[in-house]
Order: sequence, then C-alpha cells, then structure tokens
Amino acid sequence: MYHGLMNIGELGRLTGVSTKAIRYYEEIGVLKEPERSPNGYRTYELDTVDRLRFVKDAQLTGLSLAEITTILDQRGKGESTCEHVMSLLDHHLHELDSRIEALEKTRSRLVNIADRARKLDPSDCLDPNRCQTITSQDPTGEPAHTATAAVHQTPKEHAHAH
Amino acid sequence: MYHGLMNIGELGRLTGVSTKAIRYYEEIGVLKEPERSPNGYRTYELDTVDRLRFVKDAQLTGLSLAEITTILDQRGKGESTCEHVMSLLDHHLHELDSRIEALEKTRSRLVNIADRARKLDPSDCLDPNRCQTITSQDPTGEPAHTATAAVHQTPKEHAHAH
DNA sequence: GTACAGATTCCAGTCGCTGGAATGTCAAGG
DNA sequence: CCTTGACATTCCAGCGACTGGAATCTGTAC
Repeated sequence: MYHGLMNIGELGRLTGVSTKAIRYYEEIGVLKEPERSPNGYRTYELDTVDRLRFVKDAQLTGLSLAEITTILDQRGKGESTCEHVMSLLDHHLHELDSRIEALEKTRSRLVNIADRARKLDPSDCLDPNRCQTITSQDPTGEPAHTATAAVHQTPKEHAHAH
Repeated sequence: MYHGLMNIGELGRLTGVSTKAIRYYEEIGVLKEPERSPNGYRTYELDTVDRLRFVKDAQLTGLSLAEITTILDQRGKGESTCEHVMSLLDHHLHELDSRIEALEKTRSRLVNIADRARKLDPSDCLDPNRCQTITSQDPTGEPAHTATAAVHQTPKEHAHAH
C-alpha cells in the first residue's frame, strides 16, 4: 500500500473505474501495458491513478477515448498539447450545443404529442397501421421528414445506463 | 407503381430509410417478413410505407426499436395501446429531461474549463500525467467523482452521424 | 482441506445501424 | 448475344465503450 504498487482491483477502487474497463483501456491503447507480478497479475504504480482520473475527466468533457489517447500520446512525446486540447474542447462545445438543441426539439415534439393524445378518442387507436398518438401529422403543418433528420443524428443511450 | 407493390429500394426512397436499415428492421422483428417475388426480391405493399413512417416517427420521440416493436405487436393483436404508448412517452419525457440536464452540466463544465485554460501558463502543460486544462480540480470544490456519474449515463452519439 | 476473494483469459452481447464482398437479376442499348 | 449498369440477395465485420459470463488460476484465512 505505502509502496505505491497495486493490482487492478485496487486501481479500480481508487478511480471508480471497473476492472473490465481498465483492461479494455489497455487493449485499445488508452492505458499502456503495466508490469506483471510473477503470478501474472497486473501491477500498477500510483501515477496510473492520475492517468486514469485524467481519462475520466476528459470523458466528462465529452472527449472520446480515441481523442483522449491522442492527447495522452502527444503528451508522452513531450509536445505541448494545450492548443490541441483547446481545439478539441471547442469542437465538442459545438457538438454539445447541437445535441442539446436536438433533444429540446424532440422534447417539445413529445410534449405536443402527449397533449394532443389526451384529447383523442381512444377508439381511434385500433386502426392497424396508424396511431393517432404518434403518427399523426402536425396540423401546424410541420413537415415531419425534414424535422426528422436532425434528431436522427442524436441516437440513443446505451442500455447499460440504468 | 399503381398496383401498390414495390421492392426494397422504392420503399426506401418513399420513407427515407436505407435498404440496409429496412432489412435490419426485418431481422429484429420490427418489420414482418414480406412476400418475395419469384426472383427472391422482397415485395412490399403500400401500407408498409405507413408502417415504416410510424417507426420513424416513434423513433423521433425517443422510443427504442424494441419498444416500437412492442407497440406494433400489441396493436397487431387488436388491443388498444394508447395507455401503453402514453406511459412509454411519459417515461421518455423524464429520460429526455435528465439527459438534457446532464448535457447542460457537461456544457457548463466545459465552458469553465475553457475559460480557465485561457488564463493558464502554457508551459504547465508539459507535466506528464496532468493537464491543467482538463484534470484540474475545480477551486469551486465540486467533487469530480460524484458529478462524474451523471454524465457517464449519457454516452456518445455514433460516428455515422455525420 | 476448503472456502472465498480476486486475478487471468476469451467470447458474446449491447444498439442501430453502415460498409463491403461476392453473387444474382433485370432492362436497355450496341 | 453480349455488355453495362442499376438494382437485388446473402453474410461478415465494425462502430463505441464497455458489461457479463465461463473456465481457470492465485492467494489468504480458517
């Protein structure tokens, strides 16, 4: 403990990252391969904690693991990457904005639909290939198929988010 | 054309869904298997257009294909599903809200970081396992690791969105 | 000895598709 | 008849960021 060496479980506990994820990071090159103790266990040094936390923080800002890896790699070569990081951040700020915008559009669409649904005759719901609740064309005349594209670019969350 | 039969490309053109996606929908049971013409081509009837458009619209509201399938299936059995749909919609409204909230948190975090970065000494950036720009703990004292969880539940969009 | 925790590997699955390869079909034009 | 080209078919692989499980080993405690 005081010697600054640990194996994967401890590293996971310190960083809040699952051992599965840690091994995965190693596999895709986010984390470099650690030393192994004679029994084959991975042994990490304390600074890996920092590294992993960096990864977590960078993810939090919306960077992909691939992008994080490029940052880490460039840094490893001793090059200043502030500008690199800044431009990535800028890029992601814009992406975030458009994602938020798309979600809000979806949200208001959903609210509209729910409102309309509450006023509908439930017996209409039996029509085999239509559902008033969802399918109905807006009386506002909004063309469903141009509006469609925007939100298509903002797919779903993964199932493991639960 | 006037007989209301078409093959997959035409269906795709009418709905704005790729042929790949259509076959995929069939595979996972969103669309039932169509008739085949003697040459083995799928032949769709006109009402499939409605059905596919329903799928698109339902996706727009944030429903997963699995959920859409349950709606379609229940409807096929002639059961009224308005309540079912409504509760799904309600559920997704809440989900949407928390996703938007998470994104906005991320956004403001990002803006903070960028602001702070602009005031930093670039030479600090060479420290091997830290990056002032990203890693630094907020002086506001926000505990990075509780804040972390929320956004972790809102993973990234897919690369094909471009 | 015998649990039990924790480590290792590999394989499969998630979600909603997309891309590509290898092959077959059909209509038009030379 | 042959070729060209646009369509169709199938299957296999991959994206991203993991998670879950199986089968197997290691290490410690009782």
